[in-house]
Amino acid sequence: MSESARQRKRQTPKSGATIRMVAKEAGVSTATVSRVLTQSGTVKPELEERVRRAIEALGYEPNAAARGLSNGSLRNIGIIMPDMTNPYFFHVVDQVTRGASEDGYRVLMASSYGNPDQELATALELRPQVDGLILLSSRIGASGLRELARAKTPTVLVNRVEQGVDLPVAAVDHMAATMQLCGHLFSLGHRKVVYLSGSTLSWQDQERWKGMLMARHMGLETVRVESEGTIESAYEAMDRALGFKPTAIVAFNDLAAVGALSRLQDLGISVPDQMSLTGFDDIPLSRHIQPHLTTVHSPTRELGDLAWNLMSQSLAGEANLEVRYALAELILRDSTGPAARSVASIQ
Amino acid sequence: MSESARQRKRQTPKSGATIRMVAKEAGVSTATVSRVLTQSGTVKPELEERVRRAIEALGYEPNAAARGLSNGSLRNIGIIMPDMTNPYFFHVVDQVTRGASEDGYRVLMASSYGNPDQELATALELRPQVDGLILLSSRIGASGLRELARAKTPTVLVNRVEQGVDLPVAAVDHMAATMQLCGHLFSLGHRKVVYLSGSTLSWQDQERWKGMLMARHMGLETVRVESEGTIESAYEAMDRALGFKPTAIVAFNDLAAVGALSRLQDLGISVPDQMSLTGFDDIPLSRHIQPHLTTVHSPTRELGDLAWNLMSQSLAGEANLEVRYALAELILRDSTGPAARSVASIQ
DNA sequence: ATGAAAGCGCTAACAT
DNA sequence: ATGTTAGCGCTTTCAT
Repeated sequence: MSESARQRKRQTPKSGATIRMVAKEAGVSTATVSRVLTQSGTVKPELEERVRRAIEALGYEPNAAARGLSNGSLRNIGIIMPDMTNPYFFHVVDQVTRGASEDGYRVLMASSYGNPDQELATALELRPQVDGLILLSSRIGASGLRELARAKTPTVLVNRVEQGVDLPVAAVDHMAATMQLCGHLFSLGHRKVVYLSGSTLSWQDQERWKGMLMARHMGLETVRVESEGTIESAYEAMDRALGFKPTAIVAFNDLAAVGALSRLQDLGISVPDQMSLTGFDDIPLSRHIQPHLTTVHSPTRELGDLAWNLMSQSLAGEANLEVRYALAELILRDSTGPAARSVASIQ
Repeated sequence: MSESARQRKRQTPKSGATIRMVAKEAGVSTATVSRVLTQSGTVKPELEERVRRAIEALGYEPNAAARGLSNGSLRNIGIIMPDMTNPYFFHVVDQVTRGASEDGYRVLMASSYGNPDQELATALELRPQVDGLILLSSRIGASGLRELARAKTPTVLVNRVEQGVDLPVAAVDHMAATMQLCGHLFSLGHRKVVYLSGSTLSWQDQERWKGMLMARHMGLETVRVESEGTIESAYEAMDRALGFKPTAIVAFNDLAAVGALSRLQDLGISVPDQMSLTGFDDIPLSRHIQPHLTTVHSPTRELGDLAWNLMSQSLAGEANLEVRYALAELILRDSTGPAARSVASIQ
């Protein structure tokens, strides 16, 4: 918009002092200034002092781009997630960020807004800016993932295991955890449960649903009802779920369980007396709603740590195509109980 | 860690094809390649095609640092927030990110973990990497803020208004909203309410408490009980709050209200019959817990938009020291009701 | 211990 | 329309 900046040719926005100006001010060479900047040791205290004073006087600040160009790296890590408003992801991001900043990396964050194509495009666009890419619950197709794996930019997957994709992975074993959950319900006498799904595009959803299918072997009838893993979508899906006359609801995650509970309460169906309900993730909220939620603790801290460890290794050039699992844990609280007679369907 | 990378002098990590290699491959000059890269128009279609093929063949990817150095900008924006695990902030970040990416900026994210000193340090460290800085609920002291304002890097404050600091601000008028909340309670017959505080370092907390103090003028006795604005801390602070025998609790935010509610339920105190309770923020959850929470809708979308607009202007070199307010809105639901006889203190 | 100077990869002014 | 080339600001080798 502003036309007034056209006077100088080759304008340099945000131009400040350069290393050369500092050098001149301090009466030394640029090499010396660089040496004190990078703490490379050998600079006579007196010179160092002069340089520091010059830096102070000029308000000098190193230019990140120049430094990055010279060093061959900007020391940025990119994180892409499907949904920036889901607290679960942020606990992971938070942990990754701690690791990254300890190692001198900054974090560039982007959301794919749940769209696989956009996610791949974002990954490709981010790639030139970063030293490494971390994909949370990626929804990119297998071929896209393979494309990313082929490139030299280290890439780590969190909560997404894909056969034939050579990428290191940090994940929780959602399938096993879900089977545990089903075992718990079965032992309480439940024989018919509805799985209130997450997004079909989500790997977690696929894994958890696989767990539900496995549970059929133990004699549990499992029905899938589509939803999106949010409070609202679960609330809305509940009427369909009740149509199947289950005695228990296995919600995709805690948020969905909250939505389901909200609907049940509206209908006057008591949990766990008339209906058992489980979540997944163990977000702080889950132990503070009434009734306290039976759920699966999904360790975000560990997941973030694993992801960053994997990334460090990749950054260091060590090939590591392992899948590392963080351990999930069943948390029994008050939202599950003995199977009651099926409540009346509302449809 | 790896010692094996020391062989080449001046090693270039992640070295790939350069523009020069592409130029040679396509049989053109680097300028031509640059022209097709930057879509600067005038390149004969045939040449352009050759260049694109060369890019493809070599798997060329532009070097962000070099580009940034040449352009004088990396096109990054930094966002600093006190707590990466609070959903409220992320809704704002999400919105800012949308605006930024539309304008071709990427977002560098950092957390200060609630520590003012670290926040300033982070801001200073981030500054060289970014074109602009957005501070969410900054806890940096006034002098630190002034220091940031003096520098050439555009800086925008969200939810923090500080006299004598020349920085553009996007905020919600928390004080006014809190007074409205108090008016609502007063009209229901409440005369003594406890404010379950947030962190003292938070501007929002100060503003809301000011609102509580103002409410005294209408005859409402208001007491402050310290807490941290989290589910857990509010849960723990409730016993102290009840010691004051209030008829209503004004929690710092919805999360705190959930914690307060959880404790009240444990004690068998019914909301709103025996105790009224309010939140702040209107996170999705607030309408799905039992009872549905009376709260203040704090418009994160608008806040994010305002912040990005302010940033765009600053980036364009337009001086704008305005404070822009997003409108908060009182949401009456089921957690507030007529004042009952004060419940028995539990201490 | 310090300085001179050669790049790092890209953009854009200038020349053709 | 295309090529040549001079930087952008920093790091590091090499020479002293």
